[in-house]
Amino acid sequence: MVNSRFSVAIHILSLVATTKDSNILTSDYIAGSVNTNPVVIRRISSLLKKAGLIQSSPGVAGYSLTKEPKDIQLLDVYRAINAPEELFAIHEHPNPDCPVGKRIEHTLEVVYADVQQAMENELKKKTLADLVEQLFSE
Amino acid sequence: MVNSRFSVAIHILSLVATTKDSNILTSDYIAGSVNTNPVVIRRISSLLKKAGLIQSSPGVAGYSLTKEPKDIQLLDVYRAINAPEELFAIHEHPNPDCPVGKRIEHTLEVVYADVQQAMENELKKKTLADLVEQLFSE
DNA sequence: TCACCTGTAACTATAATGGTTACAAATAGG
DNA sequence: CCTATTTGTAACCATTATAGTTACAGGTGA
Repeated sequence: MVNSRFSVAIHILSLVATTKDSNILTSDYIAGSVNTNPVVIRRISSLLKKAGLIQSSPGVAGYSLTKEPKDIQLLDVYRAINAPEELFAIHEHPNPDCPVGKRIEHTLEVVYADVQQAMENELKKKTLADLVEQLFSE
Repeated sequence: MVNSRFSVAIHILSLVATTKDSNILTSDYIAGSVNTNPVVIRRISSLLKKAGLIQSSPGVAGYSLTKEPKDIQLLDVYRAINAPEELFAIHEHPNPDCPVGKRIEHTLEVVYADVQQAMENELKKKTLADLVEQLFSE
């Protein structure tokens, strides 16, 4: 299972996208909404900042978006949090003297690439704007 | 990242599908190809058996398929190993007094359902027969 | 009878995860 | 110019998942 950091990242971005007064969005405030420790928020915000999705300055309260919500795909968020990690793990060092063992790694890589691509295509279709809309339409 | 049990399960099934003499396929032999401990193989085989994909009997060496490789979708294998687990974790107990916190869980569930569906559709397209063919065509 | 096998429980080492404390450095406001 | 507040990180801890391992009950067939 993919860890909950991705979910927290989306939560943070949703708050930033829907809060006009950006300087009330301290890590403490956000932590109150997510229900976790402020450091967890700052840690994840740091990843979002490195990926160019949000802005912030030490000593200055709050975070703000660098792009329009419609220009932030969930895949951008996923990549910001999960770097270039593979979705499926492959067991290491299968037996090279076995016909199956010799080629299973490569075969699985090829198969998993397709599956991961399908997942990422879906994440590409959804933007932060879509998500925020959904958030307030139910 | 999804654990490597799924990969090992596919490795096991590939061996079973491509080995005529099923009684040489002891957990010890399979462990030699996967490069792990026989108990790990028996543990995963037990899940495949519960899912109705393979057959075996205590005291009798070997495992065999219960269906044709073309009738085993990788999604069947995925489900056998990962039960009904969700692909993405959602942080627990967001603040119900916050407009975002109140609805984020449900919104994420809906979004993730689409993404997981996309992934599972891809796993549905691929059969053990496809995989075995790919295994020996490169 | 006996060597060999599956099935499973139980324990262990390792790693990932999320929470926490602590603190440096920057800032804004009085 | 101070001071309270904030971001950004390092460091540490508890919990959990994972994979490996030992051990053994119970079945099987030669």
